Amino acid sequence: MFQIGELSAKTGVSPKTIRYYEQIGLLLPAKRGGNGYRMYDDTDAERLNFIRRARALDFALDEITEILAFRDRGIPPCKYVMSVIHDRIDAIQERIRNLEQLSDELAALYDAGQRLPEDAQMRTCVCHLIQTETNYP
Amino acid sequence: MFQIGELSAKTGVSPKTIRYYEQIGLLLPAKRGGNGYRMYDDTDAERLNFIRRARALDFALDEITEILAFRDRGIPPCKYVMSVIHDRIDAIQERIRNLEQLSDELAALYDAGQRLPEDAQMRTCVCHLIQTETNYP
DNA sequence: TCTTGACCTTCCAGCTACTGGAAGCTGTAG
DNA sequence: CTACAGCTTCCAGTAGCTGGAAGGTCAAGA
Repeated sequence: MFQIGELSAKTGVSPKTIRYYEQIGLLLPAKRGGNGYRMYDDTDAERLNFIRRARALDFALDEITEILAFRDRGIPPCKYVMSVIHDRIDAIQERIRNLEQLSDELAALYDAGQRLPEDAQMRTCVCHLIQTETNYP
Repeated sequence: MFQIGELSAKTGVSPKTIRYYEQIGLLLPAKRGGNGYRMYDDTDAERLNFIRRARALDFALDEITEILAFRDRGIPPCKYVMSVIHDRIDAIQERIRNLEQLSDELAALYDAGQRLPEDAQMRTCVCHLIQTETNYP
């Protein structure tokens, strides 16, 4: 049994965040020592590591909550997890496409600004470039 | 002069958001008609379009506020905008790299789940795959 | 004239996933 | 005895909106 700081060290999740997870019900209320301190064991560390890895995979906390609920009841949530993974991949791909377009547009803007001579930069102003009407989705 | 709904239609920014922008000082307080309704003109539409395009370029609202403050004072904020653009491009590139890694990891997870036969899926559970220790940054 | 419905107003609350800070208790080392 | 790290709770804030309640305004139609 160890305290929240050690759990934090084992999992790389801050104590603040651990308490927050408990507060929102993602973690079950921790056992308390005689001094009122939260006490954890390896099971807790494993559960929190699961959460951390799922978070690193960009799962939302409520998705993780649902997955853990399945897991707690001993039901393998394969289909559910698979569909969540699928949705997430799609969402990430779209986000990447948007960001790439965005990056291109910003780079074009930046290049346009760079190509101006110093004094013209002061007059022409990149704001002007932003002001030109373009269709952003 | 037109109402908030028309400004919304002209710019593609929702009335809610327009009021919010006014509330946080991104838009100056609108003139009011005799009925208390906000009244706008083309200048307002242009300013809001500027904001919308800057937002589409992923500028933060406080960055836009600063840029507009320069613009309002007639000072072309070229250097400032250029540095903001530069920072933003960097940030976007890094975000894209992270998302691509994430996408790859999820795809691997998904493929692993797909390769299981139907009944094994029910037993082996993709959760197990998430549980395997890997180093996510 | 009355009613309907689409506008508009304000204010309050909530979303995600935390994070910061205050005020105070506990435990250990010097 | 005192310092200091670590723990507790609670309150509030972050970004950028969005939803909803409760109510005022206005034009068109029966």
